[in-house]
Amino acid sequence: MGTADRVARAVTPAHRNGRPAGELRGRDPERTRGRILDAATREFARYGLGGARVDRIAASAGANKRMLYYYFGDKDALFQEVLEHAYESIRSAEQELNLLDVDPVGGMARLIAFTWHYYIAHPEFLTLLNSENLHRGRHLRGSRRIRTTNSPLIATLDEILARGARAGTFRPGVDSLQLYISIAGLSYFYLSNNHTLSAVFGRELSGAEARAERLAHMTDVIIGYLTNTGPAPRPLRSE
Amino acid sequence: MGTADRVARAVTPAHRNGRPAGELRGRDPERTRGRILDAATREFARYGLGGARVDRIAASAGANKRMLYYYFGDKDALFQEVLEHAYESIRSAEQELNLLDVDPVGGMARLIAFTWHYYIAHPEFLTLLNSENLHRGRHLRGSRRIRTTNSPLIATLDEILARGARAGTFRPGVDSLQLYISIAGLSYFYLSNNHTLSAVFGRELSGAEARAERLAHMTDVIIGYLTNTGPAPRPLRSE
DNA sequence: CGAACAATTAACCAACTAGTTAAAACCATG
DNA sequence: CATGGTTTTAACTAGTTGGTTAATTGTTCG
Repeated sequence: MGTADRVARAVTPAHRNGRPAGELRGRDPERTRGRILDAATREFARYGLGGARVDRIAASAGANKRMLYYYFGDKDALFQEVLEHAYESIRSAEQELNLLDVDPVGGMARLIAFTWHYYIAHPEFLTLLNSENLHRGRHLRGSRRIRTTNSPLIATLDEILARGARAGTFRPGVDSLQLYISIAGLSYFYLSNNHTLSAVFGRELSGAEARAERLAHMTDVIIGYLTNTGPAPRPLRSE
Repeated sequence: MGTADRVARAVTPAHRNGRPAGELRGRDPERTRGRILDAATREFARYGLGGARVDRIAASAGANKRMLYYYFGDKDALFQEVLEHAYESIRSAEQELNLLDVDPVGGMARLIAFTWHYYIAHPEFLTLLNSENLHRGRHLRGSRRIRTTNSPLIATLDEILARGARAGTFRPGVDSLQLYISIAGLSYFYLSNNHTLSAVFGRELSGAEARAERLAHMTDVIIGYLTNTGPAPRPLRSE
């Protein structure tokens, strides 16, 4: 494979002006590039980075394989762009949550439900992250696009926690990043490991009813934890 | 690849009696098989099913590649055995937890800590499960060894929850499987997605201190949820 | 129009991959 | 020590893989 050039050539042709809207005959580099990125997303999500095949991506995109290298450099660089794009999508969706418009409990419930439904609507996000972690974050570490997309969600979460604590409904001293990881993990694990879980425990987990139950449970866990303002039942943090 | 024969030949040679303990020169089918299984576990855990290379497994096991096919059939069957073995290992470790020897809160904390430390000590378990889920549980579904290994942990968890509810320390009506998935998910997501999380949020998550923090947080979440016996703060299960 | 450049194509390739063949080495037993 | 099954080896193969070459087609603009 090799890290290779990673040229990518910053293609955003200046001639995007005078193109007739309906007329999509002939060449259209932007569309070609987009179709390859979409096809690559599907392929990487389904087979992982190691199992993905560039020939299949090209065929699925309806493009010549050479175009993949022309626009993206190599397989790894293509995967990196797919990843970056996936992150930008979820960040963009998070923007529209407006969690501070409602009370702390409501905001928290909304965040949980959003995370849950986003993962369901974008299963590729889960498997792409799994692939990237299998490769030890190699592609993300070399990406500046990711660092700049740094989630403002943590700051919002901080504010919700502060408001809730001030009002006395939430316990104080909660680490917002830990909480975010917990909220994400509750959804992520259930959905990402759906197959092994239902195989091992012999219970249907992907039906609408099971999913509604799961969302209710996760919400109970997080809200129940946050609103438990009494003293810890016992400090056995040993073991 | 193909599902192929899956012969495997049930090898447990009858001549394991008169072998001199120190003398391990020459042939030893049981050891060869074991070394291949170990090497395969490492390889699959590191590269995933798609990225794993049978030549590398054979080399790492110090065995001829042919032996891999001789003992296991093909790559998929080998992966299946690796998976089954991984499950049996964790089930076996769970057996020794004796969660019913302590009070409900202590038992719950012990389960959380066990899960956490087991995942840390056996990172291959996480990545193997990820691989299997990427392949939609294909290997587990065709395994009878897994179904018979069905975890008695859920039953134990049920008992702990019942005791806690009876004593008034735990809230009633908690689904033990949901809770187990939550406990596992809180650890799993943090550890499995360690690389992407720390890349995105720019925070060290794999150091000893960070890990201690995480365990404390997860314990707080679960115990805090269970011991919150008051009424739900608001029934906004809509959205 | 026609030169310069961008986008696209078909054919190609060397390395690699899972899996196989067939023979050889080993080992317990009679 | 011969026999017959088990374990191991080296060499091989057919198909696949990521990536490349070099020529061609379309597009822009002077």
